[in-house]
Amino acid sequence: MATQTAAQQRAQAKVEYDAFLAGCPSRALLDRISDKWVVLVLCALGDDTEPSTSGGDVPRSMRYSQLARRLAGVSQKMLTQTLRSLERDGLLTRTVTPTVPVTVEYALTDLGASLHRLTRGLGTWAQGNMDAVLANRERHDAAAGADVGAGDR
Amino acid sequence: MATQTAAQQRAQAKVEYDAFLAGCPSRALLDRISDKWVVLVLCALGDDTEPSTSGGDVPRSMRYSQLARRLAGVSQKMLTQTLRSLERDGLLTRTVTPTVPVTVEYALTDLGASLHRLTRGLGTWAQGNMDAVLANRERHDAAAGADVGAGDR
DNA sequence: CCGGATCCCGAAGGATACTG
DNA sequence: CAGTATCCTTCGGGATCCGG
Repeated sequence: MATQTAAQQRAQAKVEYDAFLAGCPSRALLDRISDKWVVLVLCALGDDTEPSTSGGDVPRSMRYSQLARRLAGVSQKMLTQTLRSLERDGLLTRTVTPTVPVTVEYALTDLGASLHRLTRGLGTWAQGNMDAVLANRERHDAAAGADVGAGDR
Repeated sequence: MATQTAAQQRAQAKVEYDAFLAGCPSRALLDRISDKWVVLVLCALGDDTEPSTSGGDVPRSMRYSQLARRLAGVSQKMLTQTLRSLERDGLLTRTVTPTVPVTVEYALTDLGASLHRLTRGLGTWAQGNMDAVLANRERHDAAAGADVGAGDR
């Protein structure tokens, strides 16, 4: 009997989609979420500092300008485009409050939060393995330089 | 005393790098690994079918043409470029065997394998949540269409 | 002023042909 | 087989303008 939730069944072992196939919708979806701005937006919305005074994991919300500031270097065009795409896919909600200067809040949905757990891993991986990668690059570049020098003289 | 390995210390809690800062090297690294071809290459090299007759998790190796076939739709240019970049960063090894038609094998390093665990999550997430995303898109698009109709007449 | 749409341009990515 | 070289198309960034 099925003791699993629908979500568990979906997330597990179901292979009606194959992300390696060029024509498969899941391939397009993987392409979307494997995007630097998508990853950064999800990280920002999920990681948002303070653990909330109420103690829970209430879906955090950030304003457009907050996101723009946190994701240093993002263009408004890409930020808006990325947010719209994520909203359409149901990963986050967009709430417009018609205050004097209009206020727009973005927050992760449950689906978005589930993806955030993964993208967050990428962020911490990048920070945690930066030194190792840097060392590898140096060794690799030095070896390439040595190769060039070897033919010399 | 430190009971952690150097790798654990590195991967954990060290925040000398901040991926949100535009100028930080880890931001550039995050941008690189948040790339669709990088994710697919890592998935392909790590997931490679048979669990090996020797039973272990011996680093799998795939030939260039195998990868090209598995990652349906990739251009040689991007595949080569991606592989070179990953090699430079120490995520995979490139082994050239000067047989009659030259043979080039690619395999994950330990560092690459550690990242593979994360990218693999993205692949399974995409496949597992495809239905949910598709449903959200339909609702979103329908709502947008309704909005347009609402202003009508 | 905030949030975002638009236009223009340079850079990144794809298709194809050719080479060791 | 495993690339490199050459186009050419598309996408992303910067600046500017708009709606509230």
